[in-house]
Amino acid sequence: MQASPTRSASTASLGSWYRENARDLPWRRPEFLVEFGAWGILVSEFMLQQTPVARVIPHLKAWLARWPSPAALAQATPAEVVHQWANLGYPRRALWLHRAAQEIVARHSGDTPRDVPALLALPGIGDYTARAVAVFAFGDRHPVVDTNTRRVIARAIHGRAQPAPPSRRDLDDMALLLPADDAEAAVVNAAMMELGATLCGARRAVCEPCPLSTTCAWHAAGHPAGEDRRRRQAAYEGSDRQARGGVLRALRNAVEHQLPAMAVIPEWPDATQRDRAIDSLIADGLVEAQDDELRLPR
DNA sequence: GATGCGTGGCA
DNA sequence: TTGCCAAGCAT
Repeated sequence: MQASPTRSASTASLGSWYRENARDLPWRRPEFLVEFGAWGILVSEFMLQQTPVARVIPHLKAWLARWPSPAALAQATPAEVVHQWANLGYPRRALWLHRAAQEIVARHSGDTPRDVPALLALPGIGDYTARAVAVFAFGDRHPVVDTNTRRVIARAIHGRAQPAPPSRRDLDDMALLLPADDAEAAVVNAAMMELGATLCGARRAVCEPCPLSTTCAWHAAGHPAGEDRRRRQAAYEGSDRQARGGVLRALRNAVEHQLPAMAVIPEWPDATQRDRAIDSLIADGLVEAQDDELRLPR
């Protein structure tokens, strides 16, 4: 399917809206790319995977101050990396980022790759992150689809309140919205994400200032609730994830206070669950067992 | 395609 | 308070 006049009009208004309304975020500033290059974008995208923007910003600055290049991070130990990750959540991302840095050094001469297949081959990088780096760091033309983009497409294009579960077809939907020019396509990618993050929210949509409101299928239909096929998040209280988080928090705390790990492992109501959490952390490489003692991995 | 995987703010 | 939500990825 080729570009329709209606769609062209929509994306054109998106670009001007973005240039006037985009938030001033660190990784969008020209000096950020000058100082840290594509590596800075890659690190920001790792941290932004499922972690809110406001929590990422201070951690990103500290991380890049300590490890401003893939070569610098590649020389760190897993323990340093997991500790620096702190409370960002999903700490396996820290290990993946560390391994990605080592592979960039080993296989790409320390330069963050530009090609999507090369990016996809790095640990912790999937369809979203690979294209986000290629587009926002290198200016190439690819569809970038995250949870915000999916929601905006579901509403503006398909007239549904909520997107269907993530699918590779989402990339095709987004590709159809991209203008031919590389730089403009990057702006449209960013604008769709920005719309979902600001006006077109999961809980609430503010349509009056939206550049897509005049062509939005969901708006035209009167905001029907529709079917919600989103995956429900499992309860966190009392979960294995909470137990893993408690153990890892204790190990980070042990490092900071130079205490033996077992002295700071919190009492856990369910010892079986605590041991299962420790075993799974060891299996993930996030924790190391040595002489009946636990520690962050060397 | 469905699950497991952290953490904290907000309604 | 409880549940929802957040620039996803690997298996």
